[in-house]
Formats: sequence, C-alpha cells, structure tokens
Amino acid sequence: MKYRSIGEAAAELDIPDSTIRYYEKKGLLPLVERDKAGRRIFSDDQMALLGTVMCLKNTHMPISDIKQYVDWIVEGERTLERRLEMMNRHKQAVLDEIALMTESLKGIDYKIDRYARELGKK
Amino acid sequence: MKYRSIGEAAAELDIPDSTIRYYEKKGLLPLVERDKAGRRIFSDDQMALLGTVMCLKNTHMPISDIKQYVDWIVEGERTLERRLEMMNRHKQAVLDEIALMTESLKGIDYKIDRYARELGKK
DNA sequence: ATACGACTTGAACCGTGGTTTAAGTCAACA
DNA sequence: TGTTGACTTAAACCACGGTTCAAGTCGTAT
Repeated sequence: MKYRSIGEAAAELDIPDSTIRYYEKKGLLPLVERDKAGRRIFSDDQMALLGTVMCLKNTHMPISDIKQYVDWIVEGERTLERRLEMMNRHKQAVLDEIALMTESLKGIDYKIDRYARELGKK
Repeated sequence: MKYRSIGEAAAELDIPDSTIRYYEKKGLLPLVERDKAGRRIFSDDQMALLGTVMCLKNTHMPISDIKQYVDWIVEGERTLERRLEMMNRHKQAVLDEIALMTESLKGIDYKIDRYARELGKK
C-alpha cells in the first residue's frame, strides 16, 4: 500500500495543501493516518475518498452535504439506501445545472453570431 | 413600450428585488430610468440587458467581468471586437466547466451503480 | 552541528455574491 | 385624511469556500 504526504497528495490532485487540511477540518476526510512525526499520510483508500470528494465538489455539492455523505460512509452499510438516494438527488441537480448552463449558452451564442456578423459586414 | 416596476421585473425573472438593486449598484445595469417618484422603471431594452446579465451569471461569469462587458456595450460599436472575443473566451470556459461536471458525474454514476447493486442483492 | 524544506497548529483574514435592516417617501384607495 | 403597500437609500450583515499567517517541529543532506 502506497502512502503519500499531504504535498504529494495535493500535487496528485492539483490542489493546494491548505485545501486538503481545510477539508479534513470540515470532516470530509475522517480517519486520516499520521506518521511517527505527526504528519498526515494518505493511503490509496484515502485518495479514493478524496477523489470522490473532488467529484462532488466539482459538481457544486455544498461542503455540509459532502460531510453528511462521508459520515454515512463511515457509519457503514446501514446507510447504503440513504447514500443511494443522495447520489440520485445530486445527479438530478447536476443535470439541471448543466441544462441551465446549456440553455444560457444559447444567449451567448446569439451574441457571438450577432457580433461576428456586424464585424464581418464592415 | 412597456415599463415595469422593480417588483414586476424581479417577478418576471424570478429573482429578489434586492438582487436587481445590487446589480445596478455594481454597474451591471447602467441608465435605469426612474419615474417622477424616483422609482426604477424597466423598459424592454433594460429587460433584455437583464436577460443577458442572467445568462452570464447562470454560466458563472464573475460580476466584475459582466461589468466590463456592460461597460463595453455602453461604450458603443467601437468595442464590438472586444465583446466578441470576451464572449468566445467565456463560451470556451463554459464548455470546459460543463465537461468537468460531466466527467465528475461519471464518478457519481459509478457510486449509484454500486449502491444499487449492493442493495439489490440483499 | 546546522541549515533547509516540508510539515504541524489555531486563528485571522479574504473575495464573492448577495440579503437584511432601518428609516423614510410616495401613490392610491377607503 | 389616514392607512396600506411598494418603493427608496446606505450600511450592516451573512454564508461559503477557502487562504494566509505566525510560530513551532521534524527529517535529511551537507
């Protein structure tokens, strides 16, 4: 099992170290191990959890909701159903947001067309 | 030409009145007219501009950039090229963000599949 | 032995994007 | 004429998501 320092973990995910510390403080990364000197070390499992956290963050899930989700993971299989429902809800929210962005992009494309035409005919 | 009060304009866009005032203060809505009593009145043109502002906001353009864009509109056709370039840049940023969300959604779908399977086989 | 770089902590600080509050003005309706 | 509701302002307040700071501790290379 490979272990990484916080610097290595942060580089792997291309985020600042401080963000990882912040996430841990917020409860998004429970059970992070430490070496003899008290420094955080990240196992493959922790990296996988961090990856999941990044997926949720990239899709704009609030920190408080991510924490709820992680708490449920720690709680064990008794929470499988709640986790499934949460992910399904979140998926729909993401699809809705993508739809809004896609729709709004039409207004932007319209501007691009207009500007391109006006510049073209000069 | 139809004019609306701030309340009517806000209802039309389904946003709070306070947000419209905030946008005006930030320079996103220049030249808003007033009635004799000093109340804002919104023409069709202003509503169109507000619509554009909402498109940019919905696609996560920072307020400061939206202000730059609106300033260029006010400045006139001399800024057409800059506006076109800005919209093209922004479009690419939006496409990138949608791509990141879509990619992250895969991680979420994977969880959904796993949870659904684990719940199913019990 | 010492200097360097990477790490530790808690607390303070920051930008963004609004929302809320308090005090007041005005138009219309009873 | 008085009350009601929608509006006005500036300023204070807020949540969110980090980032930065200061002071200190280690492990390693010279």
